[in-house]
Amino acid sequence: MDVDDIKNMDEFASIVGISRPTISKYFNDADSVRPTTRLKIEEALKKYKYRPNIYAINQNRKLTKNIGIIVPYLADPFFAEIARFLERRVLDFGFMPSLFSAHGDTEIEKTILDTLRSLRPAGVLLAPLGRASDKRHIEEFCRDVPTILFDSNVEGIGEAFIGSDNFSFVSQTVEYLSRTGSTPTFFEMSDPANPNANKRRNAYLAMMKQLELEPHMVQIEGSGWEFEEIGRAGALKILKQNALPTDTILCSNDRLAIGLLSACYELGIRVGREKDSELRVASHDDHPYSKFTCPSLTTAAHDYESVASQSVDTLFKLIEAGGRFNNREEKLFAARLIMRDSA
Amino acid sequence: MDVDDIKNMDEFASIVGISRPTISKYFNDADSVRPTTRLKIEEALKKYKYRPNIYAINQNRKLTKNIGIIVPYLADPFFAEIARFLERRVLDFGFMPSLFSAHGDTEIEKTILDTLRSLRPAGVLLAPLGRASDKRHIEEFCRDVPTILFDSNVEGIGEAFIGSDNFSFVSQTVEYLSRTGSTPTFFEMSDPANPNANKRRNAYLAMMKQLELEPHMVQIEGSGWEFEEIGRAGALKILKQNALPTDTILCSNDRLAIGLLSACYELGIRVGREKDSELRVASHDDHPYSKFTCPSLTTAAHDYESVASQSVDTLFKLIEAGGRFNNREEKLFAARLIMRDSA
DNA sequence: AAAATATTTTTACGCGCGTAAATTTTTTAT
DNA sequence: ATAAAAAATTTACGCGCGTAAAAATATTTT
Repeated sequence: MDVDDIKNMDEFASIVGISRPTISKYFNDADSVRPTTRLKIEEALKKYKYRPNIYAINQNRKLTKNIGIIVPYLADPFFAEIARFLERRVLDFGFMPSLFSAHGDTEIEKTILDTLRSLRPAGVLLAPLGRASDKRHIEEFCRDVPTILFDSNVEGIGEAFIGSDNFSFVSQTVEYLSRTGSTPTFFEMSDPANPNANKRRNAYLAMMKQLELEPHMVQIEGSGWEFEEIGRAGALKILKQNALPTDTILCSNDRLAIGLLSACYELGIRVGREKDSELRVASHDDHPYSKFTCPSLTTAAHDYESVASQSVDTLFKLIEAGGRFNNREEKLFAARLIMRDSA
Repeated sequence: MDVDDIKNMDEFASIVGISRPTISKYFNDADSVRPTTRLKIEEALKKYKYRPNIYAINQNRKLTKNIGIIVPYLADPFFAEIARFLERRVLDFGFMPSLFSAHGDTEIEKTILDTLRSLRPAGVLLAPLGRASDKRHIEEFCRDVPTILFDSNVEGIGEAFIGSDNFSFVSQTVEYLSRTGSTPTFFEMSDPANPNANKRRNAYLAMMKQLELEPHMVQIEGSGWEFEEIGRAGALKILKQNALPTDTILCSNDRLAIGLLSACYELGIRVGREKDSELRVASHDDHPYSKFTCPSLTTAAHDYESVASQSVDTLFKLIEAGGRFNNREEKLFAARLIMRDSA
């Protein structure tokens, strides 16, 4: 008899010599059957390699074992990294992660939500596009599917939000920069799509006030998700017209900083904390590439591991609670200052 | 009556006033029903938002409308970028892409294949890990599922391979570098996991022979997928001991080059094609970040769009052909030299 | 208008598994 | 050993849809 020719659970059951309902029980929870039965099943499993049909399983379950993960832009290594942690943790819980990227596009984000809804996932981890998101659409989705927001918050939407404490990020960089040199000028996009950007701006202003320093902002043009290019173009413009108020720049995020540093290099501006440097640059995120910029980038690091773990753990708590929390939780993780050569 | 309360196709059919088999036909191919019927269905669809249950659909189809996409390492923006193109094109065909990353891990790659098999996809686009792949496992998978390999080839496995022509990449960079300056030294990992790396090494040697130049190789230690870090560490070591045979470096890939350039910067080595430069650096891939290195990286670019389109088109040709080609096709795309400041 | 063709309807079965209820068997406690 | 509890089995139904065959209806052609 062919070892891989088992069509369904009935056949497998009769081969093992155990009833189908018991086999079914085993696949739903291996510990719910007697150890001896479990052993028999697992022995047969090694021999015959039978797996239940996913589609038939999910048709008869109100809740599947799928967990949706949606990020706004997967080509950003920051999100690729977060997604990696999330996937692993979801698998640890015995669930099946499905990863989607909105590719920075509102319509794609909506399509993903619709697709995901029809997948009837047990829960969803959503990092929304931010301002570009269709809030009503997301809200409606959240009514049907237990959803945790992460990375970027949309007030009141989703049962919880797990992210980074932007004030912690900015306060540390501002404090460090102002203590060790001239006042930092905040460098950002004039019209950022991401809510974290706004929070960082506010944090900068608040922190400067607290330190009794005069805030300076440089706001550059640009839209979309090609932050490096935007940062580079904006920096070239500003630097060429010598419009920098101070000789210390604090970028809203690392991707802008990567672009800015490439502009500095091109213009021959020496960046760093050496005596002969003309400019200091720091930033936020600890982007996977920030270690390899020239010079390497001083930045405030996310706690990737904690954000990911907490997100997944909270989601499963939510699922166990039946999909609703009494209060919308918000958990923010502090940043860790990473001192490198740029400031 | 509640607008979103349609449980199944039967209910929807009776609401529209059309029989269920016709509705079913419509969802399988909207053009297979009379235009007037189609209109009626689509009007009702707008009003009631009914969608067929995916699991029930797929249970009764030998072939689903899923297309699996597997990349070896999604945190590498090169793969994120390719995946983006692939996803879009799969959607254009009316199929549902499912993206997976092996995260550089053999076991994960195997697990993904097993998972994918049980998803009964219409086809799979696979960029294997390379040497770390379990070839037997992949081969077995390919027997059951129509699979196209892309980016990195495994001889004889999969019904076709779509990738880049490594000789085209290396010949262009070598020709350019040797014509405009000193002989290029090839910089690579001593024991690369990716088959493209080996092909590039051979292409370098072949090309040097053709040009009647003496080849020079620098092979650095390291394993895994953190190429930037490996490139950086290797470069620091080589540069510190002044072990470079020539003052022109050709990196096997951009990620190594990113690491190497950061090492050069740290050591104060001026890279570029200016008169006062000490070193020229070029590479291959046109990695999304190669535009932002310091200096910007001269490299040979993949035709992302073509590789992606061709991969997906070939897959659907394969699916239509019933999952088997008579001859294993191999299609390679030429590179485009991107001249930037590093060489 | 009649015939030929295309489309839809009716009827009916099957897919593979979840799951509930009642019964039987096995294990654990007394 | 007997009673009580736990686990497994038997039986049976349902999930939502694909799909085949035959009959009915609509559309196009002559």
